[in-house]
Amino acid sequence: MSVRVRYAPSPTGSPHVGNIRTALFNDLFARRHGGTNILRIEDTDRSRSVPGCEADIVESLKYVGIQWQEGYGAGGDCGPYVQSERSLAGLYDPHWNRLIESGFAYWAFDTPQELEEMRKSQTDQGLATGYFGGAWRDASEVEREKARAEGRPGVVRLRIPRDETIIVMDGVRGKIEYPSNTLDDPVLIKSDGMPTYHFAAMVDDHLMGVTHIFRGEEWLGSAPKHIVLFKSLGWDPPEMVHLPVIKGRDGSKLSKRHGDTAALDFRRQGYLGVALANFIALIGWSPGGDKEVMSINEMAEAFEIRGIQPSSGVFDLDKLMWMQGVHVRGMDTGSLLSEVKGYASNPETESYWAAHPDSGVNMRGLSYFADDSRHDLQASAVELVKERVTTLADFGKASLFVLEAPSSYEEAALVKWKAVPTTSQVVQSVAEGLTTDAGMGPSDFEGLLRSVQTSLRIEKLGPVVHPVRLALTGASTGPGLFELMAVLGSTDCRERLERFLADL
RNA sequence: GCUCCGGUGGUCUAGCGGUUAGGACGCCUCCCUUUCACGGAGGAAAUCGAGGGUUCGAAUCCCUUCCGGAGUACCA
Repeated sequence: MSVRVRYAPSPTGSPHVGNIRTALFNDLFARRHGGTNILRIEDTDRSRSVPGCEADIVESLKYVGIQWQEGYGAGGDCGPYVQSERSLAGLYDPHWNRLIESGFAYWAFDTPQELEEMRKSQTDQGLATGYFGGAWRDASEVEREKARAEGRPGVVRLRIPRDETIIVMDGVRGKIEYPSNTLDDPVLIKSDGMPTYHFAAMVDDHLMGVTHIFRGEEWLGSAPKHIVLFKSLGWDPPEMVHLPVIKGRDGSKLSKRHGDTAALDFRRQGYLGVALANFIALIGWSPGGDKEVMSINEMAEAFEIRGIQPSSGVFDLDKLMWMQGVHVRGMDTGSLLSEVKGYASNPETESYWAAHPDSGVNMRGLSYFADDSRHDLQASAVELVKERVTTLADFGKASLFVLEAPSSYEEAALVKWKAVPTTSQVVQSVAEGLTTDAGMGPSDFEGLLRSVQTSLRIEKLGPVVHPVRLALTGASTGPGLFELMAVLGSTDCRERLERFLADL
C-alpha cells in the first residue's frame, strides 16, 4: 500500500513554525516513500475560522518548499478537501448514524450550564473532569425522545468502553496504555450539526486512505479516543506519529506571544524558505549522520520515523541565523539575486520594516534591488556582499554603497584616519591614478594602490586601503577593496575620493 | 486535581550494556588577511535531572523521586 499522509490545519490564523514543521514532516515522509501528501482544511469550528487565512497556509507551505499532490488547491479523488464542505455534502452522516445504531455513540442533551456545573463539582471533589456518562450515556430512548420533543439541542457523543485498556502505538514513543475509564465521551457531532475534529479528521483520514498521521504532541492525549472511534467504526487506524512540541526560550509551547513565530514572519524578515525548513526539521528530528545543512530533497532522502525525537525542543534563533547564512553562501549568485529581488519587491517587506524602525535594515538599499534596469550592478553587489550577510534584508545596508556615494562617513574611522598624516596624500594619489575605466579589474586596482603605497613609502597597505574604503563606502568594514573598486569603476571611485578630500 | 509524555554541555542533537560521552550553534584563542566576514586549527563547556537497584560493566535495563511539558471544551 502506498503511503498517504496529510497536513490538516485549521484556518485560525497564519501557521506558525510548529505547524509548518508538522507539514514538512508529512511532505518529507511522502517524498521518502514516493507517497502522496494531502492538504486538508479543518474548518469545523465556524466561530474560530479566520476568513482568507487558507491563503496564508498555502503561502507558508510554498515558502518553505513543501509540496502536496492532493487536496486543497490541488484537487484529487477524495474531495472536497474542506471539512465544512464535506459536512454540507453530508459525508459524515452515514458514519455517525451507524455508530448510534450500533450503540457506539449516543445523543446527549446537556446544556452548557449543566456541563459547567458538572465540571465544577468534579473539580471540587478532586476528580478528573469530563463527560464520563453524565445524564445521557445510559438514558432510555424515551428520555431522549422527550428531550427532542422539547426542542433541546443535542450532540452525539462516542461511548468509550468501560474497564478496558486502550493501546496507542505511537511511532516515536512506542506503546502507550490508557485505562479507558480515564477517557471521557467525546462529542462527535456538535449541536450545530458540524462534526468535531475528533470525528471529522478520523473519518476523513479513513475515507482518504491516510496511512500515517503525523501531528503535534498536543494530540497524544486524545489519540486513544481516536483509536476507539476507529474500532467502533470497524476500521483500521492509520499509524500515528506524534511530533514533539517546539518551545520558546521560556520553555512553553511556541505561540504568538513569543514574537514572530509565523512562518511568514520569517519570510518578511528575509529568511530563505529552505533555511527555515532545514532548521525546523532539525528540531525533533535527526538525520543520523553529522550532516546538518540540507535541501528538502536531501532531508527527504534521510527521513526516517526512528530519527524523530520524543522530547520537546527549543527554537534557537542563533542557529537559524547561522543556517540561513550557510544557505545564502551556498547559492549561486543568479539564484540569490532573484531571491533578493523577490524579497525587495514584496510589499510586505517594506511594511514589515516600517513597523520595526530600530532594526537597522536599510530599505533604500533594498529597494534598489526592486529596480529591474540595473541587473549587472545588482549581481555584482550580491556577489560582493553575500559572504557577509545573513538575511535577505541585510543586502540593503551591505550593498547600499554600490548604488550611491556615501552621504556620511563612519565617525570613529574618520577621526582615526584624519589624524594619520599620509591620509590626504594617499587619497589624492589614488584619485589621480584613476584615469580610465577601460579594462580595470581587481588586480589593476590592487596594483594602483600598491604603487601609491611604495611611492609614499608607507610600510603597510592598511593606511592606504582603509582611508580609500572609508571614502568609497563611508564604512570601515566591507567587501574586499579591490573587488569593490572594480564594481564601482574608476570614474565613480574618483568622484567619491575627491568628494572625501573636500570633506576632509 | 486527573491523564499522558519527556529529561545527554546554554541550545539542537549522536548514542540503544563496554566510547577519553561524538557532532552542530553560540562563546573564547590562534591562523589566513587591506577591514569585516568566510575558511582553517584549537579551547572552555555534560559525573548523561536525582536516588536506588540489576550487571564484571549502565547515559543505555528496572524501580522510586524531582523537575519540565502537553492535554483535560459542543477549539483544533
